[in-house]
Amino acid sequence: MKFIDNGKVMTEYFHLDDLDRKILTILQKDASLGANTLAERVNASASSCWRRIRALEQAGVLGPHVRLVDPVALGRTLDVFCHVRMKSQGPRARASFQRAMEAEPTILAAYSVSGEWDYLLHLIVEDMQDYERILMGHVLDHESVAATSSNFVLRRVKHTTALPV
Amino acid sequence: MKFIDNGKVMTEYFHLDDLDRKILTILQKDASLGANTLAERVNASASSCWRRIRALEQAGVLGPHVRLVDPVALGRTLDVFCHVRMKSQGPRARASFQRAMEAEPTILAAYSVSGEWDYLLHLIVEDMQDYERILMGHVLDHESVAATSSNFVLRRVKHTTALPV
DNA sequence: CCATTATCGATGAATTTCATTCAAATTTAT
DNA sequence: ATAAATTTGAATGAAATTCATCGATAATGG
Repeated sequence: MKFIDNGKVMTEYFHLDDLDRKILTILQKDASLGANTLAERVNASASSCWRRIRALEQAGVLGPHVRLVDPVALGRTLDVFCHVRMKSQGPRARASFQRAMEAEPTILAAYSVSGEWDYLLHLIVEDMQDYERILMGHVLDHESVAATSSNFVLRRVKHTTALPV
Repeated sequence: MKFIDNGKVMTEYFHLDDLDRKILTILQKDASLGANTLAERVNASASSCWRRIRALEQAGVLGPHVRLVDPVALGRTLDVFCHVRMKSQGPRARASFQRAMEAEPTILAAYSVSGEWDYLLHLIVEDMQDYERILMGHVLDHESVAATSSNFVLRRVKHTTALPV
């Protein structure tokens, strides 16, 4: 939703009321609840909940339905953040690097960041040997990468997919 | 699943076969599919899929059902990584700091990390003013925090909750 | 090799969920 | 304050989900 005011593009975000917030708070933690259970938790009728959910989906606020997998149960016990500095920052180098990030499934997230490094990567790998393989084979090997610096997660203090609403 | 071998605790992870992997791959991206749709996508019967899902849940591999919310649709457009160094690393200081992280909902993740900083925080906030408020009020204000360094996300190159299986 | 065990796909019944309708209540605008 | 517009919640039927059961099939091991 956008409108122009004084030559500046203003963006008007979806207006959430109390019920929307309650619904989003719950669904971000547990989306297995049906409209009925949800309804009694938020003190509203099932049909109201259902309508709100649909409106939030159509507005693009409420996104995909996913299931989270426990990495530890699969033996992926090493959580790493890897800072990357590029040799060059031209559009071709960036695009090629970003494609390489996209292609490696152990790289869960990749951000272009401000500061002394160009990218920050988040990986969850099996062990150090696995990490070495990926770092050497998919990151350091890339033609535009100048240097990296890895920080290993000692403990996950907090980890949530739920945004404040 | 654990057993002892030569005095060392060995952990045996849940064995995933091809069907399990296909199911996990799909459900990590789209958990709204019913057992029937899922079944035809993985070339198995609905009852097989259903049984596999239940086994994966009981083994703790397949975790919660969540819905993702789009931060941009809510006006939360600033993504920040914040490195934190502590004055002291005693158990009381750590516990108190970790409780403070837990309590602030814009802090989506907090990791204790190796390297020159003690913690790495990931926040999604509305704007710089919002970030300043949280950084000053909830991080720098904490008695055990010595220093912080913030890196702002210029672009989310990749961002997924799906682990490789 | 054959016996044992585990897994498969199909079926079906009890239960839930989904998506709509409609009258009542609430909000908004004039 | 009143009329118009929107939102609400109970009810409803169709569709989907959950879960047990039953032969058939495939894998395992001695």
